[in-house]
Amino acid sequence: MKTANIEKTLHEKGITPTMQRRIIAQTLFSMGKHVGASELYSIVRQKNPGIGFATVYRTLQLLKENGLVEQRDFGDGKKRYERRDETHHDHLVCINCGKVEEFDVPVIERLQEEVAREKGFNMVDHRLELYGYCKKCREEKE
Amino acid sequence: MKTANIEKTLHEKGITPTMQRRIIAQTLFSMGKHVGASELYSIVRQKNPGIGFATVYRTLQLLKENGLVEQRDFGDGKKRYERRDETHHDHLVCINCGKVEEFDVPVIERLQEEVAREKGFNMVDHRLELYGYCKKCREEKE
DNA sequence: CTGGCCATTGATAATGATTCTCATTATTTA
DNA sequence: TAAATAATGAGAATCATTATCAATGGCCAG
Repeated sequence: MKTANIEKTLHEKGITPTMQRRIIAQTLFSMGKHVGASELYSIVRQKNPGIGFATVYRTLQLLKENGLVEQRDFGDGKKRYERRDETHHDHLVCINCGKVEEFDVPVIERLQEEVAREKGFNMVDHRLELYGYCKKCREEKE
Repeated sequence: MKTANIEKTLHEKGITPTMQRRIIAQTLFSMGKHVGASELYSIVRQKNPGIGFATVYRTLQLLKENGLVEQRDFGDGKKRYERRDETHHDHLVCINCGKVEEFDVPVIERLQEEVAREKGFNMVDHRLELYGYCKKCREEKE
């Protein structure tokens, strides 16, 4: 994402643009998917060593609240962040090497909606993760 | 679960039966689903104030490794435990009151298997959670 | 432009869940 | 029963995350 667009995106959401926020958002957006806070922090620090850990967390929170970032949790004790994308996707996680692949099955989504409705829930989010061994790890085990 | 059965279950798995483990396992099994470690600890303490927190965690780990207990994570920062049941189920979580309901949709399970196979994964576990507002919380909001 | 106010920041302390350490105690084994 | 081994309790340590608070910065009124 180009710098100008980040500026615009922040403005549209009414977020006061500061140097830190610009750097953090831009860095995250350039890092792809499933980025941990400490991982993001270490890259941000390379660009500006003065930025603190708290600011990274605060900014992630802010971007999340404003719908620019999604937070994920694969149950390994730390949250992951990624730019929110219009296209929804679920995850396939390799429990050996940690590789994460994405997938999307509209039929599953529809079935989920149906279950929620049956149970009287107003579903606002969901989470589907498949855990297993990827092809590469299976082959290397032999 | 009766005391005698717990004794037997531990023996079958080759777990050294100690007073602490008997109390912890029995308490957990009597508490139902989605029990947090500290919640379990506080009940265990009522039965035997001498038991330490570390032992609760160690025992949960042990029971999990031996397939007697399942660990869950709903992304709220703490792990939940429950007796492992032959029947699989997924979860519907109310993000307002925390209520957890269970459900099972075999079709979804099959579709998951299919996705994993397509991607070359050997799936060993999965996790599906729907988040939303339960009926009661929706009504109270008005 | 310029002082001042309020939002933001950085450093660090605090928190909460979980794990580790190690001396003590219980269990098993010979 | 005695020695060897495993388990325990108390509290320290860890790890990710959040809160605190004084210092700083951006931005509007004059």
